[in-house]
Amino acid sequence: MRNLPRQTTILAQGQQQPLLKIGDVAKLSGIGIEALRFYEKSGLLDRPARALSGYRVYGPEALQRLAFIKQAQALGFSLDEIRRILDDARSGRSPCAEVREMMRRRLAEVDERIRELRRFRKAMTGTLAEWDRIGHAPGQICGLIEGTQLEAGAKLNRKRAERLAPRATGGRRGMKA
Amino acid sequence: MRNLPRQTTILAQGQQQPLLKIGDVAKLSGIGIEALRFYEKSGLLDRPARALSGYRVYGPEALQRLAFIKQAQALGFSLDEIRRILDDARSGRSPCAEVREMMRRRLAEVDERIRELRRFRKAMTGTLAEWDRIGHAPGQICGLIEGTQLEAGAKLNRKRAERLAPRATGGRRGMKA
DNA sequence: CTTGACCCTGTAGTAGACTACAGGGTTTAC
DNA sequence: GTAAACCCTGTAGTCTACTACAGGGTCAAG
Repeated sequence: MRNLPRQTTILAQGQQQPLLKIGDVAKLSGIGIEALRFYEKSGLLDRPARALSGYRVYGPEALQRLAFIKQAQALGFSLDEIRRILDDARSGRSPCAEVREMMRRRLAEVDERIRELRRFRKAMTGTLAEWDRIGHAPGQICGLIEGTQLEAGAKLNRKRAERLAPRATGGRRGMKA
Repeated sequence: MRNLPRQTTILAQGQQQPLLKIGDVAKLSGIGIEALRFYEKSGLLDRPARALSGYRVYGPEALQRLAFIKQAQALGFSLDEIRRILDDARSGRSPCAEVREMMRRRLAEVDERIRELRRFRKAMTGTLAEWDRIGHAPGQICGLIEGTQLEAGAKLNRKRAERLAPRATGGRRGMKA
């Protein structure tokens, strides 16, 4: 990836672990400094040791933790769920059973979501075909929309979709993955 | 539906249109008073006439407009897109071509989203099966998650999912549709 | 005439996962 | 020795589509 930084003034000397500053962790994990601090505040990341300067000093286990978080996120877990899993693990309980259960629920939700999108898709293609037939209808605003009759169940159900398509969150400024 | 209210102090008399107060519009359209004011602020609804009391006074065209908005929403358009459509219509241009184009894009997105969810589903079922095989692996936090290798493309793509699964928005207090 | 239903404006809060910025201090490379 | 690059805290903003509330005024019925 990139050579690790020279150590700076350290809190506890003697160990030979690679000690990382937040920017290093960001680069190595691909997560972004602000997000790391945010994770810490949210209880996803243990609060790290501090150098004399006040700088956060991370050991390699932080990278492991972050990998866990990213993996779990990719599996569809929310940060909140991940925090619960980590809390469980921290307090000795094995979260595995619960995780498995979450996963099953998540799967059912994905199935439902796919079904929903298929219904919606059908309504859309139907609508497009109809539009091609009627051409330019004499509606007030847009005859296309006004003249279209939705079949039952065509609406997207916005209530249950949350988890399965999280919002995009702006900033796409570089951040090597 | 329901008998319309007696008129109150009116701004312009003489017409025989049914003049509605915001609560009436809410009941008739099923949209909710606060949402109506929000639509007005957002430029989706023309700002209505006012009674001497300062109350909003709507004509029946407001209901038509709201029906349009609901219909367009059900077709998957965002309020922002709807506003653009309405602006087009207001300035004389027929938005139909553009609407048709939006619809096609939307359809392509839905297709992509379905594909994505199918991939994700596959990764999940694979993961669950794997978990059943390995039982309780000796991972640090949760062997299930840590030991799981995602296949390429298993991740949910959050960037493009926006439109297709808008967030739920709290309040589910009654509001007859 | 009072009570309660309705309406007004304006601001803040919601969810989720962050990002951005202000206003500082620290470290490092030249 | 100094400037750039990094780090700190804390707060606010992003996005969508609203909802909730405070602190008022207005109106209809009894």
